[in-house]
Amino acid sequence: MAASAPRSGNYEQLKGELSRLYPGMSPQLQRIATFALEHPQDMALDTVATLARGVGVQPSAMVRFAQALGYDGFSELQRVFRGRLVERSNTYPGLRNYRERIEAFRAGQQRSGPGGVLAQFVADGIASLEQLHEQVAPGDLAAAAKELSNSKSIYVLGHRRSFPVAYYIAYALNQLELEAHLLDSVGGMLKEPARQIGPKDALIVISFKNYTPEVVEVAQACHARKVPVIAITDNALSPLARAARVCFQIEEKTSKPFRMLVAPMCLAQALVVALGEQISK
Amino acid sequence: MAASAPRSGNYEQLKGELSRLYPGMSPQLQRIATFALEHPQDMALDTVATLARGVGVQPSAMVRFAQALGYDGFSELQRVFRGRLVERSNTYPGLRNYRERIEAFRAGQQRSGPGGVLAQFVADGIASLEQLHEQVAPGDLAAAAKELSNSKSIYVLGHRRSFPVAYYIAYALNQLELEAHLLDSVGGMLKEPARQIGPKDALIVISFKNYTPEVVEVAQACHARKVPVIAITDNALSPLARAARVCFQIEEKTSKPFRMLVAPMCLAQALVVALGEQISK
DNA sequence: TTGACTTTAGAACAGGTGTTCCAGAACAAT
DNA sequence: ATTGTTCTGGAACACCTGTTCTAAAGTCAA
Repeated sequence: MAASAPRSGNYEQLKGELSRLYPGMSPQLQRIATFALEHPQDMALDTVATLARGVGVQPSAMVRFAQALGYDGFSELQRVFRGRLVERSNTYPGLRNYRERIEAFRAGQQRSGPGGVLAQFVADGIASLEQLHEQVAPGDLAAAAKELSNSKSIYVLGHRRSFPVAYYIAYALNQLELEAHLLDSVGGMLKEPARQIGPKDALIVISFKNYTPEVVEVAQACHARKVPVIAITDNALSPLARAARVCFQIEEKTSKPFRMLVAPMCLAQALVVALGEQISK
Repeated sequence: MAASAPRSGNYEQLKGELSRLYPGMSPQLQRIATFALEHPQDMALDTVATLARGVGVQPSAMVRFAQALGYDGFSELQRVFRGRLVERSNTYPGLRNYRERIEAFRAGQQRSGPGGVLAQFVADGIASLEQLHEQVAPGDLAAAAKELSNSKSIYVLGHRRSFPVAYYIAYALNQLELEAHLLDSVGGMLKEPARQIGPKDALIVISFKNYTPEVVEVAQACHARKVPVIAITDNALSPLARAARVCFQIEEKTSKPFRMLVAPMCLAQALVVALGEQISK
C-alpha cells in the first residue's frame, strides 16, 4: 500500500483522508474505518485491545490502520479523536463563529495599543459569557428562584469587587418591589444586621477568591441557622460552596490577572428576572 | 482519614463531594483538588504520571487523592472525568443558535423556562459586547486614559443602576493606587463634595436614561468649571454627552425592558486597564 | 524536648500497554 | 498449478501503566 502519509491533525481532516483512502483499503481496514467513524468516542477513550475486540480484529490490525493513515502508531491516531472530544466539549456550534472571529480579530490587532485593550476585553467578556452558560446547570437558576420566592426578605452580601454585583441585585429586587436589603458594612456594621436574618428569609452572597473572610463568616453563620443561602462564587472548593443551598460557580479561564465582572453581572440579572417570572405566576 | 466513601458517579456529584471534603484534606490533596477542578480535561485524558508532574506531586499522591474520595484507585476517578467529557460532547446543552433565541424572544416572547432565561441573557450579553466593540471609537479609550492620567484625583459618579459601574471603577482605581473617590450620596451629601472637584482633577460619570437629575447636574456643573469629564452613557442625545470631554455611548439594542450592565461593566474594566497602561509608561 | 500521629516522597511491583515481527492464508495474475 | 504479492492472526517484547509499600519528614500536643 502506497498510503501517502497525510497524518491529519484534526478530526475533520481525518475524515477527509479516510474517505479518500477508504476504497483502496483492505476489507479489514475498511471495517476498522467504519467502526472508527461510528464510535469516535470509543476510539478516543478505549485501549487498542478493547477496540480490537469491538471491531473483531487483532490489536495489530488497529495499529496497521493507524499506519495506513500515515501515523506512527495507534496512539498518535487516538490523539486526533481525543482532540475532537475536548474541542466539542467546550465549543458550541452556535457560538463557534464568534470564537473564530474573535481569534482572528485578536491576531490582527496589536495587543498593547489602547484600542486593543477594549478589543481584548470584549473578547474575554464573550468567552466569559460562553463559559457561564456552560457551567451553570439549567436547574440551578430555577432552584434559586424558587428558594427566593418563598422567602420573606432577601439579603444580599458582597464586598470589594463583588460589591457591584450585590448592589445590583438588591437594587433590581427593590425595583420588583421585593423586600431586599443590601448588607453593606457602612460604618463598620455588618454582623449585627446579619444576625437578624432568619430561616424564613434568604441570603444571596457573592464572593470570589480570595474570599473576604467577613463575608464567608456571615454566609456560614446564616447557613448554620438554616437560612437559605444562594451563592455566586468561582469554584466548587470555595468556602461558600459548602455554605449554600444553591451555588453558582463561575470559573474564570482568562489570562488576566484580575477577575472579569461580566459573567457574574449577567448571572445576577438573569437571576433577578428568573425570580420575577417565578413570582408572577 | 475518615473520608466516608461516596464514590460519586458523575461530575456534578463529584464536585459536591470535593467541596465537602476539601476542608479536611491535607495541603497536598487540596492542591490536587484545585488542579482537578481547573483542568478537568487533562484529568480525563492524561496519565497519572503526567498529571502528577502537572500538579507537582508524586503519582502516588494522585492515587491517594482518588482513594480519599472513595474510589478504589485513580482509574475509577478518571472514569468520572471521562464521563463528563463524552456527555458534554454529544449533548449540546440548549442554545443551538443564540441568534435564533434572540429572534424568538423579540418576536414572540415565547418564554422557555428558567433555563432559557440564562441562555437569553448570555446571548444578549454577547450581542451587547459585540455592539460595544463596534460603537466605541478606538481613540476614545486612549483619550480618556490620557485625560485621567493627567489628573490629580479622579472622582466617580453614578447612581441607581449605574452605581455598580461607578463603584467598580473607583474600587479598581484604588487598587492601582490612584487617588479615586466614589461620589456616593451617603447621608444625602452629594453636591458638597462635588464642589471640591477642580480643573486639575477629573470626573467619570455614568448615567443612562432616564438620567438621574442630580447626577446630570453635577456633571454639568463640573464641566462648566473646566473639570475634565469622562462620560459613559447611552447615546449622543444624552445630557451627559454635552457635558463631557470624552463620551462613551453604549446604545442598547436589546428588547429587554431594562438595561443590561454587561457592556458598561466591560468598558469600565477596559478603561481602568487602559489607564493603568498609560500611567506605567 | 519528647512522643504519637499524619503526611509525603520515592522505590518496587505486577499487570497491561502499544507495538513489532513473522509465518501462514488468501488472492490475482500468469 | 504456480508464483508473487498482499493481507491477517497471533505470539513476543519492551515499556509504561496504576498501584502498593516503606521509610523519612513534618506536625502538633503535652
